[in-house]
Amino acid sequence: MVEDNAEVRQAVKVYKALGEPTRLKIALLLTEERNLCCSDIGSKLESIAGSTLSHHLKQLTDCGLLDLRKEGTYIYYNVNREIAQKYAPYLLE
Amino acid sequence: MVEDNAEVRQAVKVYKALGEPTRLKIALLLTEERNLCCSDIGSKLESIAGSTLSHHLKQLTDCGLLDLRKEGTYIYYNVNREIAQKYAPYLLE
DNA sequence: TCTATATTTCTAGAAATATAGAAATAATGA
DNA sequence: TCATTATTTCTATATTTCTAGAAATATAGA
Repeated sequence: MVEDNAEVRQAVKVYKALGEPTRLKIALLLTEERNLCCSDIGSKLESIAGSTLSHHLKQLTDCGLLDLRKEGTYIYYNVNREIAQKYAPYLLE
Repeated sequence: MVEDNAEVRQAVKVYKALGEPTRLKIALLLTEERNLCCSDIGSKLESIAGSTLSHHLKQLTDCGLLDLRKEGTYIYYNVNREIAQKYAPYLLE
């Protein structure tokens, strides 16, 4: 039987986060270019409200797929390579 | 810029399929044991309606993650190793 | 302090999804 | 043919998710 442990729950969260076009694009963007902040990412997507972007970034960080680093007013995001490697190495290709 | 090509669209579908607890469990079940039919899978999950299970299996096959083989009244499911390897090798561990 | 910029939170509406019951379809065997 | 079993389709409902506007929070610099 398949266990319902913490790892499986994290896998669900990671895949749910990646199973939405905007979020998958954000993850792919961040594998191409590191240290993008919220507004950098917004400018690389087409017409997205800041609040919507914030909502997506939260899901990507909550599941562990993105790390963030605060610097002044800015928050820089990066892909957590370990989590990406474990669940979705496709991102890193 | 991240392209919105067929591959990315398939990735979204695969991850959306796996981003739901029941469907991830089904995928994991089928990496442990091959050639399960719909009712086998149903009996390994807790109390799920046939129609619900059918709905989940459809999403898993539509994205290419599961293959199916009809044999009489039964439909046997298997993980498509190539797709799993590409997008979510975690399943195969 | 005041202003500007970056980001989040709150709120709500619209759209998508999960779920299951009932009916329909398909295949098998008596 | 009839009954049985496996699976899907149809339908409806409940819940979740996506989206963005408005307000709030946080930081930096003048």
